[in-house]
Parts: sequence; structure tokens; C-alpha cells
Amino acid sequence: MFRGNHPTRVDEKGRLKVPAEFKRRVDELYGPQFFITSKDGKRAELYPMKEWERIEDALAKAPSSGAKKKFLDVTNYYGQVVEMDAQGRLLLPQLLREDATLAGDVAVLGMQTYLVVANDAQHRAQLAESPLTDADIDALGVVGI
Amino acid sequence: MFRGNHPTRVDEKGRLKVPAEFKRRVDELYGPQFFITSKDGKRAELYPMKEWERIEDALAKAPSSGAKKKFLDVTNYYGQVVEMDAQGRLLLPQLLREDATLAGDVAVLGMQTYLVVANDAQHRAQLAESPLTDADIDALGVVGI
DNA sequence: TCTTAGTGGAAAGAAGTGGAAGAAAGTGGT
DNA sequence: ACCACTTTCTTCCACTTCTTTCCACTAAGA
Repeated sequence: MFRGNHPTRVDEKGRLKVPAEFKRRVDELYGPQFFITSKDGKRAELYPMKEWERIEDALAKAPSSGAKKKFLDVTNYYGQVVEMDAQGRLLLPQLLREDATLAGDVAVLGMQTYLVVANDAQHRAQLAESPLTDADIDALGVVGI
Repeated sequence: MFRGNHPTRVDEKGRLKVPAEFKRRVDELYGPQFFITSKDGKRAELYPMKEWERIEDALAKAPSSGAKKKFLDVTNYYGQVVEMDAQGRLLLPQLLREDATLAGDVAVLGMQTYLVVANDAQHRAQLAESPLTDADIDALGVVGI
């Protein structure tokens, strides 16, 4: 399980340094292979290969639909299989770097089964724009929050 | 399995450079022969010959229908058997190059068993036109995305 | 001070590109 | 009908550019 925010940097070659905390988990639970993609072109999502394959399988079983087609179109457009180097760096796909403004300082968020990489300023703006409401929390139906 | 997007170029002779990542897979699993066609004239689809033959077989067993006739009509209209050269290039059928505006920068998308070649700008425009919404994602009902 | 995390960059190798030379196909004239 | 010429197509060679990998240094924390 990936948890929390670990700020890191993207160098001029477009390489993302995977924060040590996340790298430990990756080494332990998964291999060095990732599927890096995006659902909106605004932030990168890093799926350990196993997790992405699980999603592909689930998707293959789902009936054809507009949503499914759109999902495949966009995730395949931004997506690339990428291998982490010995120093724990991932070369982000160029299209995604450009569209999501991923350069210099970025935030890496643990989202349970995958990681999100976002431009810090952009991410703050989005949080401000669509904040979590009481109604959202109620809808989750989770006790103790 | 073909996955993700590997941008490449079509030169003035109409030759598509197959991205190295995809070429490796082709060399490994299939031969250099492809069936290049389209279902809508808007983007090219590249089927390794084996995969296309599998489709033909399935089609031969299906009962005659309007859908089948239309499928054969359009795929045979645009279709051509093409062999990859030693440098990993495919000469795209001229009709398809014209109708799908395949020149200069193009996106090559891995769709599991086949590849899609699309004009980059055109594909982006389509993504922008019908974006993937939160509701779409909810509708998929897949855990962990 | 020692160990672990993070960074930069050089060298080797792979990928991509253009174009020249050879082959094939098409055309016209005797 | 055959030959010669022209033009187009195809294949392959050679160069350039980019990518990847790995080494070594710096910085930070224990």
C-alpha cells in the first residue's frame, strides 16, 4: 500500500526520482516495471505492472461501452511501459511531461495500489477548485472519519 | 501484447518507422508481414498477419449479415498486405495515408493484438472532445483506478 | 564518521533517417 | 511482337542523433 506525499524532482532528462519510501515498497512487492499513464493528461499515474495487468483483466471482462473505449483511448495515448533504473529513476513519457507540466519539483502521492505524480502548484489549485465536501464523505459510508 | 503510445514519424515516401519497442515484440512473436487496414478511414490499423488470419477465420464461421458485408467492404477497401523492411519501416497504403492524414508526426498505440496509427493532432482533438469523466470511471466498476 | 539518498553527466550502444543503387514495371516505337 | 527507354518502386547501406546505462560525486541524516 502506497501512502502519503513524498515530494521529489524530475531532472532535465525527464527522469523522476522515486522517493526511497516508495522504492522500498516497490522492490518488496513488485518488480521494476511500471505502466505510466494518465486519465486526463494533467497528472501522471504510475502503476506497478502487476497492478495494471489486474486492471486490464478486469476491463477485458467488462462489457463494451463508451466509457471503456474512452478509457482505453486515453490511457493508451499517454501510456508507456517504463523500467526503473538502478538508481531508482523512471523516465517519464515525453507527452505526459509536456501536458502535465512535470519538471523540477513535483508531488508523488501514494494512492494505495498506484502512485500519482503532479505538478505541486497545479495540484493545490485543483484541491481548491473541487474540495472534499461533507456529502462526499457521507457517500463513502466509512465509519470513523 | 502491445501497450501504450510510441510516437514516431511517417517520411515523405510514406514509410512508417515502427517504434523499437513494438518492433521487438513483432520480431519475437510474429513475422514481418502485416495486414494494414482501417475500419473508418480515420486511422490505420496494423495487424500482424497471424492475428488478421485469426480474425478472418472467425469471420468465415460467422453467418452472413449486413455487418459482415460492411466489415469486409471497408477493411478490404483500405487493406493491403505489407512487409516490414530491414530497418523496421512499413510502407503505408496511399489511400489510407490520404484519408487518415498520416504524414509527419503520428501516434502508434498498442491495442493488445494490433497497432493503431493516428495523426497526433487529430487524436488529441478527439480526446479533448470526449474526455473521460469521473462518471465514466465509476461506470467501469473496476477497483484500484 | 559512516551510511543511505539524491544528482549529474560521460560513454557506449541503439534507434532513426536520408538517400543512392539496383530491380521491376510500364510505355512507346519500329 | 520484340526491343529499348523511361520511370517508379524497393532494398539496402551509411550516417547522425538520441537514448540508455553506469559510474562517481554531493548532500543529508544517523
